[in-house]
Amino acid sequence: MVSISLKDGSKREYPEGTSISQIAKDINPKLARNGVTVLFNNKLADWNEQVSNDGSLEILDFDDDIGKDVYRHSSAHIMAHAVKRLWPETKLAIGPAIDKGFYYDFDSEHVFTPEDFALIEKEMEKIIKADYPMVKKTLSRQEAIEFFIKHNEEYKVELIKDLPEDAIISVYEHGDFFDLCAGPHVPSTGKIKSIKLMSLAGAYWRGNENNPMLQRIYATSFPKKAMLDDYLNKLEEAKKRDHRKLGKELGLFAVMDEGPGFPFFLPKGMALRNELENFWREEHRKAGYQEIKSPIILNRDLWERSGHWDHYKENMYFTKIDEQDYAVKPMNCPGSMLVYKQNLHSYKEFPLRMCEMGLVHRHEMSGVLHGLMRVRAFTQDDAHLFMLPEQIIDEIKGVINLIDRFYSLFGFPYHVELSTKPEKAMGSDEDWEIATNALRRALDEKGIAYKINEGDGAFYGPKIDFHLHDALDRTWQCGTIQLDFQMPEKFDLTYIGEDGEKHRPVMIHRVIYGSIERFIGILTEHTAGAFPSWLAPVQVRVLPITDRQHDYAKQVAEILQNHNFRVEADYRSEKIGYKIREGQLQKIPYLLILGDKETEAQAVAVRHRKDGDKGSMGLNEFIEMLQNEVKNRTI
RNA sequence: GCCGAUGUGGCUCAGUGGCAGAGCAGCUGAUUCGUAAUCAGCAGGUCGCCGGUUCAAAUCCGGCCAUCGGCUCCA
Repeated sequence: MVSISLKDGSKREYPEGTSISQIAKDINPKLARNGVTVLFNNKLADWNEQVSNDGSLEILDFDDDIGKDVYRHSSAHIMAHAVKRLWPETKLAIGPAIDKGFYYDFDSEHVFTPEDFALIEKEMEKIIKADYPMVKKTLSRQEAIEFFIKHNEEYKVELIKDLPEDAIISVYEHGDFFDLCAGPHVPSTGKIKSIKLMSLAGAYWRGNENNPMLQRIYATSFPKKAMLDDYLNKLEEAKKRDHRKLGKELGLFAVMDEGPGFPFFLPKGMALRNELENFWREEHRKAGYQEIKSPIILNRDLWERSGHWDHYKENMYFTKIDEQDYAVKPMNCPGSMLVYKQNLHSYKEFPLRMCEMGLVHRHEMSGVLHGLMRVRAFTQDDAHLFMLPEQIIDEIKGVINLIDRFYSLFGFPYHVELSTKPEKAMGSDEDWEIATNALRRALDEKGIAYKINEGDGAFYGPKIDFHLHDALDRTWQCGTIQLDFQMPEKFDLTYIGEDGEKHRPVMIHRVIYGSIERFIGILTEHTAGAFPSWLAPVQVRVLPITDRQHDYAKQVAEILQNHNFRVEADYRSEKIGYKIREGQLQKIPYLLILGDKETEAQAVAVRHRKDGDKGSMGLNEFIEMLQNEVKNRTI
């Protein structure tokens, strides 16, 4: 007999060799039915596994993240099965579960199109209906290789060959389908209820652009139709928040064929952008920064000295002036170096914080451009901090605080990543080690959780990245802090220390917004275009009900204008409902409805975009309210 | 850059070889109205660009450009 302890602390005895699925059914038939997968001794286990020693058992359902992954992974097998039935010559690559579903990469003569989706889904439903048990088989390495060679699955063979020597190689089968897979899986295909194929994409085998490109089908699955519908609805809602769509609707910005990746900011977008920049300047003054502006085009010599010529050339734009080579800056740091070198510096000035709203141009590959999120010209809210080695930790912590101040004001959740030395890097391993440890220590001391990105640092130093989420939960790097021992060396930066001798300062590069453009993209999606009053391109729109109130409306608009509010007035001969509708669609925080009553009382009827009709109040009262809202930067 | 899809008026979209359409927006007129669309009329298009097939091309073919979804790459 073996003793099985359950999550609730109770224990049960079963004869040795009882399968996990039998035990699950015995414990609670309903739980077993809803169960997707099981943890035996906190490790994923197969339903058919026979228990031969004591242990703990936990049944996971779809609501559990691990359960969800197993469910989707099994769904991927079913999709691959359907595709193999329809196009038998298809070769299988990999098919993992992902955040909101799963995908499978195929190598097929047949080029998949969205029209195939219905066909594949129908075939998947047949497989589900047949309720094939999903059975695990263990093979030796040699058997596995021979098996997949025999079935012409070259990608699987490659995967097996890369598995560690001692790996247990298993194959999961259901019906006439088999796939190399560590598992586990749901007990049978019938467990999968609602499936939907989502999209097609090309994907390089093993993510390497030198490898063949496979065809990837993205799909998702849920245990209930209602859950799938809910998911699809949310997706539709999220698409309405797309900053590219809202940017057009709200007249914020435009990207035109004449300048792919070079966004135009329209008057409304500019109003928003200027407010963000004002706020930024205010905060940076308070945090002890001095602002500079360096030129956009600088001589080739500078870029050779900075290392960009060697390490960043593919991303740069070039031009010639009077027969001399110049480059359009892809980064602001070399310019800042030159500014630093304008003067002799004393340790007493440190930490010296120089900030710059710097417009940089980078040649990004055409396929990666994405609205304001990924462009070829963007403004970094950059800063370069020069300091003594012993000031590093505090300065990094200071920047982390500033970033948090910004992001929490906007209510953005974020996650942090630490990127280490890339292959193509300048400087010694020792320097990188010291720099990376400094960043790590600052994060640890702040108690911030972070993910490590090996080899993802800048060519001159390691970095801490702050990632924000867009409406579809894609993440975008915004803030970053980079420690740099290389540039001060390259540019021979010095300061005079207490001892009267020259020393090398340490430098930090950092951005908060990251790029104003990207940040506005994120902000637009996060607020669905309903920007807080302090940022709203139009804060108030005045709506006279009839021609009789036009004079009064003009007066009100003028007074608001004089109080520095961004105001519009709608004098068209439309019904008030129509004007309100348009104001709402433009997400204007406040609409002031002016009829005879308001004119009479020198008042305004206030309608808030979220709270609706707030009733009538005196104009001064309204002004005071909005002033407070703007001053406090209320969200 | 790679794979796939898409490109028709300012916007959203219909139009599968035979006269380029609709709704919204715009303009003009009427209407003067109290919290999410008043009515009528008018105007607006090299059908992404270049080439080819055809008596005839938005429509079929080729090339290019851009956009979208991914991959790779990045703020």
